[in-house]
Amino acid sequence: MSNTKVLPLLEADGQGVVPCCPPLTERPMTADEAETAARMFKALGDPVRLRLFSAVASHEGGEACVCDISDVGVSQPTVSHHLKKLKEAGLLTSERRGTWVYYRVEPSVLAAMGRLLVGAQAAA
Amino acid sequence: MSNTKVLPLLEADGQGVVPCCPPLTERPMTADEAETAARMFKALGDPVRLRLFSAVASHEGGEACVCDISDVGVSQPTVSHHLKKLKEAGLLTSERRGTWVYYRVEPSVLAAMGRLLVGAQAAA
DNA sequence: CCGCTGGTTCGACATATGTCAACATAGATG
DNA sequence: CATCTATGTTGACATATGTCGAACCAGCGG
Repeated sequence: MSNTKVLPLLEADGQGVVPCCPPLTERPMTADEAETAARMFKALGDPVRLRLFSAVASHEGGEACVCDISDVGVSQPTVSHHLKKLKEAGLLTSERRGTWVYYRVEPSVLAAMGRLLVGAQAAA
Repeated sequence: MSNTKVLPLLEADGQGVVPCCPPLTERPMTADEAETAARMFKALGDPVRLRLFSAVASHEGGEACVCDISDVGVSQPTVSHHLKKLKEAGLLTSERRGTWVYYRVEPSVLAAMGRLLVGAQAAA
């Protein structure tokens, strides 16, 4: 049960995903919408997680082995802990391939968060 | 010293502001960049704050009186506390006009955060 | 000047969070 | 199987965070 989890900000709709919420500027968010969206912002609200996320996102092919990105100044268990958080927030997925575990970003989530901030734009 | 504070994600450059960091996907963020950007994400990482922010951002003219937005299910001191946090994060500015205090969004900050997520796009 | 209404600040407190060391697990390799 | 490397999980702990009630400050209307 690693990647089977539902992505908080998005909801599967058969073959794709749809954003959870309208742009912040469109109308006041409801409590539920805020709850959902805040989970993602919160996940990126830690410097270490942000670096990890950026490292994965900017890595070749949008995926990276833990061993490639764990140089962020905290202990290995802490890295693991943060990666888990990012996964739970729906920002990353992980897959084990042999010895190493690879994390990759969910591109549509990035686009959805972007839309949340700046409104409708070319994305996804 | 209410609005004189420097905006974390942006830096004044004479007449405008420039983004603090490149898009997340461009390259791994440095520790400093992450520290800066995480502050903003963190500010939006609470449901109540997100609702307050959205309420201000979606309000007419991009500004709202506290009295207009304080219906988010927490006590009034808590609202004030969260608005302060948003202000400290550089997402809002406040101004007192007579009896009421008005909060408004910093539009360029929204655009900057959007760019951080989705890369260079039509913004601002 | 007094009280009223809108907002902020303070103090207290329960809970969440980030961190590490120690232990556990998964493959690879001898 | 023994063991080594790469990751994840657990338990403990210090600190940060969200929340409230009470006290406090700012205009406004008598």
